[in-house]
Amino acid sequence: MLLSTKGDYGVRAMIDLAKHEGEGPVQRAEIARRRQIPESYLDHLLAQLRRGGFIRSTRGPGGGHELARPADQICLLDLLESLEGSLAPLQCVENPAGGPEAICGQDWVWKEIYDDMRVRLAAVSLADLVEHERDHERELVTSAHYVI
Amino acid sequence: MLLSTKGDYGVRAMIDLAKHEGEGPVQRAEIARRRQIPESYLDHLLAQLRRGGFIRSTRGPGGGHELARPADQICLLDLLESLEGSLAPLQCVENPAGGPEAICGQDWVWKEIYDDMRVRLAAVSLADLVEHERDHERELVTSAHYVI
DNA sequence: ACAATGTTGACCGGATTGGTCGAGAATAGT
DNA sequence: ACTATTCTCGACCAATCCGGTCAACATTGT
Ligand code: FES
Ligand code: FES
Repeated sequence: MLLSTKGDYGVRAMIDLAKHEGEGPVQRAEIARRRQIPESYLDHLLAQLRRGGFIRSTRGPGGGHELARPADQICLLDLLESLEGSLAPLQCVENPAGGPEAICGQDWVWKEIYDDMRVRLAAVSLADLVEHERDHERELVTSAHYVI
Repeated sequence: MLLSTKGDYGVRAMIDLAKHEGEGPVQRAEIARRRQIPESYLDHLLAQLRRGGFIRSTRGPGGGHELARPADQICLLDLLESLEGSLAPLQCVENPAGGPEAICGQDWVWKEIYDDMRVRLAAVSLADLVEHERDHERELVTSAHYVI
């Protein structure tokens, strides 16, 4: 399992914020309910996202959280690396692993996979994810409509 | 970190065995020394590889471990999945995650990445890894030879 | 018989995961 | 000034996983 719930929950929360972009701050409780995340755990994720510069938060009545940048300027790669730390499948893919390289010769395979993965993740923005989700919802609705 | 040391060590050990294919059984102690794996830990990995049908082991003096199939018929995917369990980057990429899908819409991205990864891993055999290692060694030797 | 070697399972300390809880700080409304 | 609302921060916790050790035992060659 490359991603922990941190990454998964974090992205869920961001998608939720992106979906309500421009409607003012969204509250922790709302996000937690809609995306099925324990509210007190969500705290930590929001804190991390805030430190990462992805969201802005405002306190007091009517407060909440909102995207710090437009959804199409936030890519999945930045988001996940901020939440999870490095996504490298192995240690040595990032640290060139000083010692003699003859010990374990599989690094090149993983380097290729890793590079490809990062390119793909960098190409997906939060806006794309929202789009996909909306498509999926529409699909569900229409298929339900025409059944029978 | 998608792979733990189990996968890394396990592949190291297999490469070592592949490199000495046809020379009779290779001992635990030798593998451990050459590939820098704690000997008593290596035990567990060899047991797992044996259960997975990748190696045969013989006891007694002159005993040791050897490949159960030719090195070009063992692919990295089988090996790693046997050692590490599923390599899925997220839970829901394998279990279709019964519930309402609107909760977290990033699965399609990871599904793509995962499929691609598995194809790549399936295309690499143990023999390829040995080849790569030999190339690398030759390269080191010649570059050292022509320096200064 | 004995030495070499593999086989198995119990055990262990430390790190990480996935949270909970509570005290406090900022802000809007009255 | 007071209160209700909401975020903020850090302490704490239980469970699991990771990497590894160790001791007891089984098998085989000489
Ligand atoms: S040490 Fe880098 S792949 Fe094994
Ligand atoms: S639950 Fe599947 S990607 Fe989040």
